Amino acid sequence: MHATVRDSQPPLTRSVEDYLKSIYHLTSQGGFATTSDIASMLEIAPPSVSGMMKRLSETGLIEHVPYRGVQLTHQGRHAALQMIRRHRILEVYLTQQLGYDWGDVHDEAERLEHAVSETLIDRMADALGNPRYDPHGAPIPTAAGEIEEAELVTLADARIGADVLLRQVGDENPARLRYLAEQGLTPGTRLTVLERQPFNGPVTVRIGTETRVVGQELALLLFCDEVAP
Amino acid sequence: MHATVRDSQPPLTRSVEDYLKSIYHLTSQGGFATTSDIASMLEIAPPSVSGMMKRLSETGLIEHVPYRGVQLTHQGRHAALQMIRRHRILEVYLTQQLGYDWGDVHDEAERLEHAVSETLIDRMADALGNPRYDPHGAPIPTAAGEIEEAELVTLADARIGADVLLRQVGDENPARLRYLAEQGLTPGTRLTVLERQPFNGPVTVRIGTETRVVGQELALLLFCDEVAP
DNA sequence: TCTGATAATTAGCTTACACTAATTGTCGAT
DNA sequence: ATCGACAATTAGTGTAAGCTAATTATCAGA
Repeated sequence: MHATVRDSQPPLTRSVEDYLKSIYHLTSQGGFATTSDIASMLEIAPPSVSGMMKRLSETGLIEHVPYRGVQLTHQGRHAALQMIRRHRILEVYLTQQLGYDWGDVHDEAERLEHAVSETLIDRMADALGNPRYDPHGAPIPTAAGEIEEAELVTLADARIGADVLLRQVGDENPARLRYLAEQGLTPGTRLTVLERQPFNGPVTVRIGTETRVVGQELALLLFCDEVAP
Repeated sequence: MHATVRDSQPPLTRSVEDYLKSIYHLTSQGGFATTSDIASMLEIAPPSVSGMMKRLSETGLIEHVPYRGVQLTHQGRHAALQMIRRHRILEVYLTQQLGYDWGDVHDEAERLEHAVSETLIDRMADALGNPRYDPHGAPIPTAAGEIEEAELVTLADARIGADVLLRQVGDENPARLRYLAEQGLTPGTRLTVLERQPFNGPVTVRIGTETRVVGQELALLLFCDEVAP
């Protein structure tokens, strides 16, 4: 980054910030984000996405290969990670400091992330002791734009007999999250994978002394890490 | 308010919220808000205001008398007070809970007020013990939309010899606010008006055992209440 | 009563960002 | 090698909200 990089380009609009976040999530496993994936994630029509892709690639935030999809540039990735940092710090703040349920923080953070200043986020992070994970276990990018990448396995794929640590819940549906919390299935919980029914059937796990049966749909949202027994 | 009032009208846009707030402030002493006053308060061109006035009066948020000005309807006033409530609670929250300087809260609150939910504001208000005044001494409307109206006098108009309580600072300029705080001129401060120089000259006041000279420009921003000696 | 200054409004554009309908590109299956 | 399905794009519209330039009201002072 030399002095030749012109800074003070116009601030990103709300829409642009949302597009960048979506593209980040869709490409986090590598590859391209397609027009229709972005459209359905943002709940808008595909032609709207095509139009925006044109603008974003002109601004240098994404690389667009027509009829293939898009990827973030360095600049775009950085902007996306800033938004994700804001979002996740807000989520932690709302749960820890304002008594929000972990199922209710997503929507609130989704609106606030576009309005908070960098200063406010830093102050919230400080007040929280610079947390590294959000309430759902997702890693929080640093102010510099670095994010932890963990190799996790969903409970639906975990090895039978393994002892696993539930690290992250990949969902934001309030009702499902509430149910999971009731079942004791929150990040940090240690469990043993007892058995799995065939044909995408439920997984039986032991949590402490109790036994629970977790359906496929939910099991796919529970990201785990195998640990020593 | 009967059942015939159709609720769930589309949520107000950011712009509309800003217009309503401006009109509220411009008409708080009664009378009409003129197109050019609104324009200069929002830093936009007068024709933009004319256009918006048309829309807002069609929506029933304001009463527009062409070439005269506008006033808020009940509905508009209620919406404006909600925004002011949000703004002021945010200001208190930022200073009390996140260590903001009273000069820096305005801009942050200005952006956040459009993004926070009613729930969040209520939780913040609870966490703060339902404060009645913001950091500048301005009254905070209740959730129901009631606001305290006080009869205050600026320090520039205060009676010579009077003991006054500094209630409210009508400014949002960070540098000026910082200066005022250094001078000990914050809401709640008690002072005695010693003398005033002619031709809009400075006012001399005693704060505790110290004496300060306050220029006309600042004196006009300091709203006071005469109290028993 | 008239008139000029000023304020307000109308007319006509622009940009951002959505939409639907029509068109074009890609790719797998025959 | 071609075709059809589906994805992507282009074309054309609409709405919110800003702008400048041109026009019209209002009102105070001569």
